[in-house]
Amino acid sequence: MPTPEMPTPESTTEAPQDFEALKAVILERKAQLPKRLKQVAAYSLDHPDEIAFGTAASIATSADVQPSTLVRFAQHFGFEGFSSLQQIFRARLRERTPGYEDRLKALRGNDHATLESGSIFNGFVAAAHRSLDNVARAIHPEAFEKAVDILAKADTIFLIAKRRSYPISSYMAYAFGKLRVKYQHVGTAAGIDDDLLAMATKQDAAFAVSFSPYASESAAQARFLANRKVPVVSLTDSAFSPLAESSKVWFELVEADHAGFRSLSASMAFAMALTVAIAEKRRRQGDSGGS
Amino acid sequence: MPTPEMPTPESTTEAPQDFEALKAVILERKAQLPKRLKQVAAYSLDHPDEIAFGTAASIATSADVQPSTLVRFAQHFGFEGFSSLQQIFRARLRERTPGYEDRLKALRGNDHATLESGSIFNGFVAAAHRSLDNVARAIHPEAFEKAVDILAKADTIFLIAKRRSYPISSYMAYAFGKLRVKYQHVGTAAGIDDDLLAMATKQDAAFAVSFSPYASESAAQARFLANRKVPVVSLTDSAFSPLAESSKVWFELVEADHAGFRSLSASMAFAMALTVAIAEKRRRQGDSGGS
DNA sequence: CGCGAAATGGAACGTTCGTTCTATCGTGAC
DNA sequence: GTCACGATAGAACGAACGTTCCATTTCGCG
Repeated sequence: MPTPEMPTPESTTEAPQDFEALKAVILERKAQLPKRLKQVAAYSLDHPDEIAFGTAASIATSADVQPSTLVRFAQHFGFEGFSSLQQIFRARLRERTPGYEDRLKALRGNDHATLESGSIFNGFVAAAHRSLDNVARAIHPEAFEKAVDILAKADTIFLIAKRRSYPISSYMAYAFGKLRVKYQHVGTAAGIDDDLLAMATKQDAAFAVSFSPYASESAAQARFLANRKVPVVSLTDSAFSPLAESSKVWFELVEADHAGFRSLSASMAFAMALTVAIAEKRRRQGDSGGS
Repeated sequence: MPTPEMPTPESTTEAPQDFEALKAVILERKAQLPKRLKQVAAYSLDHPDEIAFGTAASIATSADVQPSTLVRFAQHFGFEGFSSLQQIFRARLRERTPGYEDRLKALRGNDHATLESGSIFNGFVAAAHRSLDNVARAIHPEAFEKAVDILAKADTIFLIAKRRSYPISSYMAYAFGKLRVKYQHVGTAAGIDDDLLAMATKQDAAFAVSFSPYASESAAQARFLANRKVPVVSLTDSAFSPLAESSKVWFELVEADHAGFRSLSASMAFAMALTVAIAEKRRRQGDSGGS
């Protein structure tokens, strides 16, 4: 009889999958742990960063135990070895976003969780939340102030965006229209763009948006304006964006994605804030700059 | 006095000691970097977490370079090897986003004085969060399923949106293009819209978006299609929307606002989910609906 | 077109890693 | 006292690591 070498039916992993769960289990069983394992338990909760970055050998030295003890500790809690336990500690550092946990739990609890297309729906909502959580960190208030300054001073604001970025500029175009801020939307009808840009002067300014993979047209148009001393403000997702070098001020904003489709929420929120801040500054200066 | 231009006799190692300094140096010298090193430079700033946790081999694979290139990159910036550069990225994760909390508090403290546009910015991010928190409640999974059904079956999907809703449909147009879903964007150039709509048949379907104050054109176009037995799915913000009566399925979605400017994040997340769900359903049915 | 320098890819190297294995230790039962 | 058994320390091992080295390619310049 070919018996599978599996003495215990529970040898299938019941290991905690996130740090909070792991912490709970450790605290719960801490009292009944052998001496050395208790020592590791205390160390792991007191120095989680060390566990995340260190090697088994270095951690063992710090915690004053043998490396093999770390392995036994990990296996004691259902992990295959020390390395897989370490992943929990690393994941904790990656996704440290306050409030995010609660939102995700709320999402899991809703009706959409059951249906298949519902998980797509929840996925995009979660991605949007993540994007927004990051955006405040990514945007420096001083830079934002400066961008508002530049664009509020401009006579006409040129909006440059293609493809995936186009919805952002088209929102700004709509809002600028309502707010009576003079603008030119570049990239709507092909052919006349160059003529439009040729009319730009130092008194104007431009706002360009482009995310990887960058539309070469947008980069070229931004460069064209920069060469003509038209100040350019840009929104992109990497310091290596071709837009950056043409810009007086630029913002680096990485959207979270679901299934490879990047959110637009953070960019949109940014665009709205910029638009309104510009209009507000103009209103206060009593200079509408409009038609 | 440290002279900026140094012919690089490599006298003393002047490696940056923290992430911000490193980032600054990389950005400063990125233009003069060889191809592969520039590639690493971009990757390192775009995926700092990967650098922190990964191994030289795994990072090299992700960044599509050789491990040795990573070492050369590190040495190029004054580090002894890749490992010591990696320490910088790890230290960055250890420090809990220093300064950010303070900056936020400072912003909240100074409501009107110094950084007024900062509060505008925070306001829009908060509004977007609120919108997203509501959207899962507002959208019924069954209705979503049905909408996906209708639109996935369609030969051509007509996208109807004006003004404030236009960014939403223009994102969908972009995504449909990428996903090879046949669509017609209604409302781009005035005049030919009616001719476009006249070509719609029962085999097609439409997705209309309109929020209060409703664009009368959008409502009229939706009605026109409904009369011709073209199924219409719509996204709006009230049960009394003129779109509702023309629609087979409609969604009521109220965006939160800041200073009277409504967010678009919930609508965008909805649009993305709908778009991807449609494409996913088509893919599974092996029916692309035309190229 | 040809030359020299710089950059690159990839194999090879010595090191260090996490894990396993086993002899020894400590402890409670009888 | 000694037997049984889990816990422990530490050596041993294969795998994977970061680094180095060198042949080849690419680039800039006369």
